[in-house]
Amino acid sequence: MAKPTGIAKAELLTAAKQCLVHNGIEKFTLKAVAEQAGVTQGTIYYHFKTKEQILLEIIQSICEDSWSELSVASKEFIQIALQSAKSRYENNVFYHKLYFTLIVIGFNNPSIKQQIADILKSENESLFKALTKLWEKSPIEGVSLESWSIFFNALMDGLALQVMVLEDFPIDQFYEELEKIVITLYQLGK
Amino acid sequence: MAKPTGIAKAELLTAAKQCLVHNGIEKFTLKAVAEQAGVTQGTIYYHFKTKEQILLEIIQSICEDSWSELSVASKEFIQIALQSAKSRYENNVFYHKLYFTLIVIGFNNPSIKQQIADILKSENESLFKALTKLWEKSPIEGVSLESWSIFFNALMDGLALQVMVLEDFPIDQFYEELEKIVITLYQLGK
Amino acid sequence: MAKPTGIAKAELLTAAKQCLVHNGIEKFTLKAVAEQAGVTQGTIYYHFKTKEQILLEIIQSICEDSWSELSVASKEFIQIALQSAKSRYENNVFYHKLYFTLIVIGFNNPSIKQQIADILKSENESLFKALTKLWEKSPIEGVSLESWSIFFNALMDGLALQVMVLEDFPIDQFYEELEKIVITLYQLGK
Amino acid sequence: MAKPTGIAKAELLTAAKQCLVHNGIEKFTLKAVAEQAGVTQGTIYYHFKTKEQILLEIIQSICEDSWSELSVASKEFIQIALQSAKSRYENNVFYHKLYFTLIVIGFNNPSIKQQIADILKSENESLFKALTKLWEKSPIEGVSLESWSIFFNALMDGLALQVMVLEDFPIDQFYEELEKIVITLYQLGK
DNA sequence: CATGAATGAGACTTCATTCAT
DNA sequence: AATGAATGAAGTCTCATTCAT
Repeated sequence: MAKPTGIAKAELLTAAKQCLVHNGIEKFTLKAVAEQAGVTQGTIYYHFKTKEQILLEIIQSICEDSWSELSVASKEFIQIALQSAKSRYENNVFYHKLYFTLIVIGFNNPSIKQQIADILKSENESLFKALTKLWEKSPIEGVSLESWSIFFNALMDGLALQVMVLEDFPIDQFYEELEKIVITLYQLGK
Repeated sequence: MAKPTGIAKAELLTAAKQCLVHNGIEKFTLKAVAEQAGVTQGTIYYHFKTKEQILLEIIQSICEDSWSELSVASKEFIQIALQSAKSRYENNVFYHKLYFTLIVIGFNNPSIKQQIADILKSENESLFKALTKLWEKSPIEGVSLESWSIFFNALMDGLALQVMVLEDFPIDQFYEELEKIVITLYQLGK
Repeated sequence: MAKPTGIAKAELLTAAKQCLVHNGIEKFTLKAVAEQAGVTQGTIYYHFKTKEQILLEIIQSICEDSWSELSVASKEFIQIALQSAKSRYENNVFYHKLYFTLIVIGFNNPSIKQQIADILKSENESLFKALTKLWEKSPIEGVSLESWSIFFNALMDGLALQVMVLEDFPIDQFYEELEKIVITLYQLGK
Repeated sequence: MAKPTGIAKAELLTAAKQCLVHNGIEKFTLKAVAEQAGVTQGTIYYHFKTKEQILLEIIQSICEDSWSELSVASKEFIQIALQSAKSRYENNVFYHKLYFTLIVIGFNNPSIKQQIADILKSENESLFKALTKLWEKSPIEGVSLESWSIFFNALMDGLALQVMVLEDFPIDQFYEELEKIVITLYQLGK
């Protein structure tokens, strides 16, 4: 006895994400979500109390995705990067557009901001664990592994941004170069 | 040819920026801009053809700011970073909120996206020039100075993001650590 | 023929009355009624054909209450007044809010208006019977006992109105004074 | 230079009152008001912040009417009654429907309730002044003139109610009888 | 230059009602 | 007998835009 409600809601959320990414915040309308999901606007309100609630549940679902994605990533750091590159940058401009859109919405929406903050922190922590396994200790004195993980996370986000804005951004090349940097730093630390 | 209108227009643009940052995209209303500027909505239409035109002119003004800011920055790279830190992160969360907001708007607005792309490119170039002066050559073989500049620019943006989302982000500490990294890499390259 | 449904229906009606009084006409929603009754909206439609049907049945139930209440009241007039005061004004602001609400709904709803009219008339008649027993004849020539009964009924309603609107209305005091008036008038008529 | 705005707003209020009376609370929609006034719904929102604001301003205008109406009425009490009868009951079922509708809305709306309370109190006071001139002292010991004025006000409202609900209510006849009562009571007091 | 008034399209939201289960 | 899901019409409200003054 599968829960039809749960499925329906998940489908609505998926439709909402697609709308948010394809139409942009300004055109993120409930009518558009309804059409995308193939239901009426009333149906949306049967499942979500308000429009903001949809945004919140979108983030929550991202949050869960993010957690699972990153918790798996306790192998080698470079693999994380490449894996991220593949799963998030190359294929998933979608994911990052959604992510940045929600960040910007969060600027003026405390609840959403909080959730984004949680995601960021958990990403930083995941990267920290990965770095610990990879490097054991920081290659540069005075720069903690925590800081390195924050830097790498920031770098990922910053690169994602350039990918999204610059049409012909050669992300693959940059990941190869990043790999070299990580390796060189590792050897520096020994 | 005195330009009294130009002045008024600049004030409207300032008001518009404040609205965009303080109200967020969703509540970026011409009524709000008018109130912020202390004029009526009609007045705005005397100066701007449409709402989108305001956004475009906002971005153009940022563009000019960005150029001037970065063209000055042809001294030492670390100083750039610290200067950026001071002028943009610490004091200017405002600037970065505006910047990221426009990026996200750009996701679904080609004209704005183009301008954002131009800004990004010119920032990359400015950083490249600065790095050239600072490092002369790349500290790691196989990683071009162009790539380093892109990495640093991405890092800046990514850190800015964390500053804006995480309330208690110790940005100062990170800049000190970044300085150490830059210096270490420099010595590595000699 | 047990009527389990009948009981359920009565409960729904009670819930509906509470909603109508506590939420007001404007928020008199089937969803609210359903929640109040602890059932789903669908259940309401099992028992009532439409929303208006609920209102009609509410009024019918009041009608029955009213009749029984007043038919008992064939003793002394003053006792009626005091009894009314106790059962309707002091404790039963609820009853009067419901009553006035339905009157106002009746302004634009012929079926309801008709029922309200019936209630009013039967109240007038009951008061007339009571007055007949109490006074035998009118204390003032040219003013029929029918008129007196209408006046007293109007007075009751008007006082109820003031009770409901004025927070600190000393209804008890007024009933004592009313009693004096009734007695004085009675002696006047002898 | 007449104020066109003021006039426009007054016209909107008039239209709103007509809607409220002719359509009833349940159908008191902004669309209806707009159509009645011959403007678009947007226009209404240019003049009134919300729908509730319209109701509040309706009451305020009634309040002003009521004050002026009653302050004039410092002549003879019976004339007040007749005058009221003429201006309010016979011709102005409209006025009373509006009045009772607002009272019922006030049951669940504190701001409106407060204004209704103010109106009631000022009516009571006006009647008290009129009674003082007419009777000088109370015809029945133990019943203050204040109480008499409240009773007469309640009586007026209660009769108005019967007029509105009972199609063939002979209000004229009742006013004549009321006049006899007032006169008889007056002589009783001498 | 600037404004106040007005507009109409479209946003979010509510709600009576229906229906398969 | 009851329910949960869905609907679509309609309601309140917002907003970019226009225009006479």
